[in-house]
Amino acid sequence: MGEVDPVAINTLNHEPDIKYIVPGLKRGLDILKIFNRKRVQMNAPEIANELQVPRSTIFRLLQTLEYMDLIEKVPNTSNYKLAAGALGLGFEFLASLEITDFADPILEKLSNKTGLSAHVVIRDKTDVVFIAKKSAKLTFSSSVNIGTRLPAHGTVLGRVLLADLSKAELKKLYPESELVSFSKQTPESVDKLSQVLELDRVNGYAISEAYFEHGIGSIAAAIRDGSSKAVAAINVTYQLGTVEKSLINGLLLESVLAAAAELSRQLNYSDQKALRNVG
Amino acid sequence: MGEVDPVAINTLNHEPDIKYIVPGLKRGLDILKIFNRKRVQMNAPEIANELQVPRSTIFRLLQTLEYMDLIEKVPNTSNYKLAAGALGLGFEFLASLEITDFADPILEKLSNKTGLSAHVVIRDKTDVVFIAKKSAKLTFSSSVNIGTRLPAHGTVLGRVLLADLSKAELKKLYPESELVSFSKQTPESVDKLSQVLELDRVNGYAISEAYFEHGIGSIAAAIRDGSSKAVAAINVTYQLGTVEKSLINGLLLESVLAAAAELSRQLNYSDQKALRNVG
DNA sequence: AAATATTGTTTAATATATGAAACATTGATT
DNA sequence: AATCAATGTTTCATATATTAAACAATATTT
Repeated sequence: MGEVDPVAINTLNHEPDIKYIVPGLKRGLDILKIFNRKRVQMNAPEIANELQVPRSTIFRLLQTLEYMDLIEKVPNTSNYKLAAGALGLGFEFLASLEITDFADPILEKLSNKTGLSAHVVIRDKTDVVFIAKKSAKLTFSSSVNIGTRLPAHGTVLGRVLLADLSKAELKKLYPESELVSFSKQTPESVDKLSQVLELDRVNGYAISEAYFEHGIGSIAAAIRDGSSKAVAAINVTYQLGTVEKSLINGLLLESVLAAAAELSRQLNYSDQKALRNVG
Repeated sequence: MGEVDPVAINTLNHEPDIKYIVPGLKRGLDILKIFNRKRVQMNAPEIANELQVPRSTIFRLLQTLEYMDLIEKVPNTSNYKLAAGALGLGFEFLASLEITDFADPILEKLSNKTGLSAHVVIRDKTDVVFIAKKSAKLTFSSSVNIGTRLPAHGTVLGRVLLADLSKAELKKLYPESELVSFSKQTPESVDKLSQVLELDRVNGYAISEAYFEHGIGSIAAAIRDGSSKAVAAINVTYQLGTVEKSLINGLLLESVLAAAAELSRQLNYSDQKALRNVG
């Protein structure tokens, strides 16, 4: 029974074939991952039930996680919640990204110029992950937190990043030809996605009138590093119907492109290199 | 500017006696924790050597961590670095804190009003941990990142939080009567600390001319929740010698106190409750 | 280019982490 | 208050994770 079947464990991952998973580690990390915005605290039996792991084992894993300052008891309850130690990991990752040194002031400028919420994402496999944001001052500010993941193929932020991949890389990333749909505009297949990306690549940006969330528009452009690789993407979001089309294709798009260009420049991107690669 | 070395700072854990630690989990987490700003990437033998764990074990732990999207190979090297999955944990923790919903706009207002960098921290045992910040626009902006830890007893941010503890709680938190010193102003013993905290408690704020980093001044106040407990602290920092003393004790202090009061109000703190508790 | 050192990966014996079961403690219900 | 149910914790036999050792595949040096 204790035998590990890495394939069956997590169907969303496309890792290279894993030979051996350390059960104690995997289970401990699984515990950490079941805590989220919606389920801030849980007790041991609930966790044991959810993960289908014996109570006595959960007990020891919880002790270990508590010892490592990753979870802590909620006072006066039998519940556990994430502890401050969990912060460390995430922020060391952020700190390891060169772009985080430059993103905040540029996002602020972009948000001020457009009056909209602005975001920077990176791609992690088939997801985009928010790594920096500036909420708009007045309007409904965007609800995404840093660390939030969205499916890359369903967002313009993801598309400008996926557009940087070759068709072969794309097929490898999406072994199933079917894609999950989130709106009428979501490409339903990898082939369809590939066509859309072709256009995004030519444009150098992508604009969506549906985005991942209904009623939200998004204008996105890729950020490139010194090797001309698209390493991140930047966007602004707005409520559909509240912004003139001429503004979208005018000032807003220009502002996003300018911000992307400025961030790219800070990462030592230069047009020359890009042209040389293309030509 | 003197950068903070979070690794060297936090040496002390005061966990309850732990009966049993799951080795696979502890070691896997140890691997994650050796990645930081200074050491962004490492290879397997280096990790094995650092943690004094056999190569074959490290090999499997690394495989597991990679499978869980917490680390990834650095392209064209044998090194590993933190992966985007690490972000999730930290931000779910942040999202679980009620205060993060309100901190950003208040920090922005405080920073704009004072022209200084502003920060919010929580306390985790004997450390303060930065959970939100707004860097000043013009001056040398502060180098602390979210997730950074500083020893509570050596900062005014920490002191306004420690001031909320009873003497018994303080002694329990610092079983050794000696305290690590970071500047001439650092209290060298728990008794000395206790005296300083008494004053901080009466004042309702704390001002430092040495702070943790040399040459940096700091004005801090506690943020309280509906139960009048000091759950966080807010401050502004400035370079010593660049700000008039009258300004520090005037506008700057007022602004910090106002920001702390506003945040406390958002957490349902009311003066009545506080007075009732005291009297 | 050959030799050597370092790193990556697998094997197999054995030390040990696991989990069913028992027991202890706490909380809920009558 | 007494009983029952749920949760917290420990024990111990055994399934399995660990690691020394061997081997394979790369780097590095000569």
